[in-house]
Amino acid sequence: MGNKEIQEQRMKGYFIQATKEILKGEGLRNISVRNIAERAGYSYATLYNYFKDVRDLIFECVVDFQEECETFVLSESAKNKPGIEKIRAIAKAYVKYFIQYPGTFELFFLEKTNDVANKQPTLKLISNFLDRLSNNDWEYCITTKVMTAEAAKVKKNTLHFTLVGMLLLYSNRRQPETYKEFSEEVGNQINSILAMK
Amino acid sequence: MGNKEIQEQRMKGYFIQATKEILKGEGLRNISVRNIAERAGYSYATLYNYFKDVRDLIFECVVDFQEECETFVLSESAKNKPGIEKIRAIAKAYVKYFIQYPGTFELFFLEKTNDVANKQPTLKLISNFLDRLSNNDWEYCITTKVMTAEAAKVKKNTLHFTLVGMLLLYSNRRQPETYKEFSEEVGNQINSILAMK
DNA sequence: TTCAATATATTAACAGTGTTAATTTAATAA
DNA sequence: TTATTAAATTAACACTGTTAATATATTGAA
Repeated sequence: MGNKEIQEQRMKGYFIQATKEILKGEGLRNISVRNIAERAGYSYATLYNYFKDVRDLIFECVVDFQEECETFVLSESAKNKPGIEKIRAIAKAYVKYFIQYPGTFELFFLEKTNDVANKQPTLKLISNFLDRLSNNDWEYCITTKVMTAEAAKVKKNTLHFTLVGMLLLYSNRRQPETYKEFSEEVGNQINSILAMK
Repeated sequence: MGNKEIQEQRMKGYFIQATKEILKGEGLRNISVRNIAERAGYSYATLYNYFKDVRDLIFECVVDFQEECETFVLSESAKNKPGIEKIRAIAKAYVKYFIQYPGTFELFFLEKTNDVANKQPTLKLISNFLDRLSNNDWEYCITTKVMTAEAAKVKKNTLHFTLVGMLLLYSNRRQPETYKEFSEEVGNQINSILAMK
């Protein structure tokens, strides 16, 4: 990587860092090109020398947040037994991360993409994220005959869709009204999905 | 209702009608105060004589769309036997409606609310909508001993969260990529949730 | 009917948004 | 040191939602 590439990556990094800070703090609503640039220490137009548009920049944060989330999930589920128990812990930690940083949930699931074709790899990354986190333990369940491969496949999807649906309804529609209720319902849903015949 | 109230309701109706048309057509992205007002045949500032802000106006469309959706769901599930079979048909029609009019999905689940307190009744309306549509048949399942009241409660929620999650991932994240795949997965999920022990 | 008071609708303006073109500043090569 | 290229900045455009000031109807009283 030549000097030019190094410098370019550094510049991109400044903007990405600023964007991440705003997303974690104020969230997606209060983000703006001028906002990001000010925090990065550059003029707003400079941003366009390094990113096609602001959505491009915003979506480049996905990878970083996924790494952070993965670290969190791994540490939260480390002491759990492989299989069902670990899947349960992973699912809970997954939800916990997005609740802790609502801006990341908005980024992962709510932020609109102008040209979906260009962002397809990132969208796939998002969709497969929970799979990636829990795949080992689903495989474990299959090999230990706790469930069939078919059952695992369906349950894995049900779990994913349910968690995303709950997160959406809670963070965007205040349903249920309190975090306590939400947290309990998350537990109930995880349990009953994993207990599915 | 005096003349003044009648006239005021008529004016509100013009703006609501225009908003509904845009939501159904171009969707939430391309909606704007000037856009709505032009279609309603008034200046953009006139809108503020009848609505606190544009979000207020937009959320007033929820009730109308729910009625439309309810009519659609009832007709699509009319010839199904009460209980499990009807719940299945209701769930499929519910999804079908939001797929047919993506703008309504955005309105129901994605549109942000500035002051959540003021919109709480509408948010409740949205969250309880599928419940309202299917409650009779869940009750039927309980009285005919197909499942316990406890099981029904959990399944009802699982179904709701799963459908909302799938709709979100498909319409906002193109996951899965084709409608065919999506539609099949919806069927699979409904079946396996209803078959849960 | 005519005039004043009120209600309603419109235009102008403000502060914000993303983005691009023109311009200035900095870095590089001769 | 100067000419050329690269990078960063300012100015501008076309939007957005919202409010204040203005113009236009509508109403009530003389």
